[in-house]
Amino acid sequence: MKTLQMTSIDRNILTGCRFFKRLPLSTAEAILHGAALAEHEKYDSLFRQGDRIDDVFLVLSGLVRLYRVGKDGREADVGVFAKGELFGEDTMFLGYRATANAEVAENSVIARVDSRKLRQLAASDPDVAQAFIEHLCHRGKMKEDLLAQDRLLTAPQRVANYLLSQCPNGSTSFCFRLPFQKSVLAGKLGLAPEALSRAFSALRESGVSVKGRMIEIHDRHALERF
Amino acid sequence: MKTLQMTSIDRNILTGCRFFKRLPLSTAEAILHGAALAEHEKYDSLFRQGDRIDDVFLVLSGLVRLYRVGKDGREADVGVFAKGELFGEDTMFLGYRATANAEVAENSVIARVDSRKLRQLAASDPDVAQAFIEHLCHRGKMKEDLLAQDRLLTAPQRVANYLLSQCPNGSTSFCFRLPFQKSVLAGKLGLAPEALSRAFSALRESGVSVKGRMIEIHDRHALERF
DNA sequence: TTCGGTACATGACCTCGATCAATACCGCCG
DNA sequence: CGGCGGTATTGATCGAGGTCATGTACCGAA
Repeated sequence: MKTLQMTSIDRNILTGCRFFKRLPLSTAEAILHGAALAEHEKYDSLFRQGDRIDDVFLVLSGLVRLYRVGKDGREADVGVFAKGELFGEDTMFLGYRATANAEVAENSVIARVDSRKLRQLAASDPDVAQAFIEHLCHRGKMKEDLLAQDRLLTAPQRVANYLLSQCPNGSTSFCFRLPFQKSVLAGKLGLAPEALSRAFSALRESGVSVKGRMIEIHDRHALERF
Repeated sequence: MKTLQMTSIDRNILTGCRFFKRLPLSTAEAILHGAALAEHEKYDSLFRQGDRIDDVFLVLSGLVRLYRVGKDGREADVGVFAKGELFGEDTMFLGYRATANAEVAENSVIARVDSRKLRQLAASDPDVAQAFIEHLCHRGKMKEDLLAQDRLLTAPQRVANYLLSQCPNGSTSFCFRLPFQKSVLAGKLGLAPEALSRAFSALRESGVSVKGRMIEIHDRHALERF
């Protein structure tokens, strides 16, 4: 881990992301002022379940995995965060204790903002409060989606879903590159890596080709039917 | 469905529940003023996924089940709300569209508050905004718990967990009455009713007796080990 | 009391996905 | 080029839990 100076590029990434976009630029700057930047490498641990956390985290590049572990040692991802996303925000209203472990899933640059400061801002500036509320509602919906997906969908259906979520809407046939390792995708979808592999093979006959990280979808409607 | 007048008892239930408790009484009254009260019976539908919703819902008595349905028609619960709980609040920041179906799971009295009014209050009164944020964080944690439970725990473990969550802490042996039908509990835990039955039998040898809705736990430590 | 309906329990079966082990693939460095 | 380490695939096996069918206990109504 190495600390860095924040560049104007970093600022642009942050002020362009969903949470900040609805705030006046000056407010965003105020929040970001004093943020600490650090470089982390794969498998670094940012915090563990139960740790005291006094910061909110922002991903500038790379990927972070949030997960819990069962008594038997198995891990279950409860969130995966990429560039421009924010995590650790629940803890600032839950006694500043982490509800999960955070691990860097590929070399990343991560900013942290003092959560007390942010909380004070939310209390004094209605815009910030509003942005927070919308952010949390959005999060809530995503978690609901995840839960429903877990309870209703088979492995190939989850994968089909994910692929469709990456599809620029309108196009019936498209091609893209997975933004991370397949093992990470597997975790995100609540599957073992092997199950993900098999799901991809099952989708082959519905017009999905996989070569390394490159994915080609020939007929999005076939996927929707799945 | 039958509309009712709000009694002072109702007011007490509401102002005593978690969301309102951190607000000054006058603020709570302001929110509740103009709320519509109605009686619903089992299996009534309050709204369906995709419906436009202009209210936030409060359970005064009874039980409401929030669920999604898959293409195959199977249902998956994403939330179960009892007396004093609030639901439908995400939608007011998500284009006023419901993300799930709501069904009354046993005869209930339910209040609805105009969500625009509530939203305005949140924008103008920092206390309300704060209460909302805390509420949403709490919700977020609960959903995270659910997801992790789904991914890490077997059926008997989930049931053991639930029983422990009902246990007055400190006591090693206790007894209580299920607050709803077993089929509802099954849905809440993401299980088929049969699986819940089997889980209870499996727990019998760890000192859990079940007679109708009455549950007796003889040794909470045995459950924790499970 | 008997009837009928509803919740719940139990058994038999089968599907899905986890797990373990072996192999194939790919980038990397000598 | 060949060997190596991490990643992905494939096969075989197994167990958890869903589904369906049947049986039982319970409760209210007649």
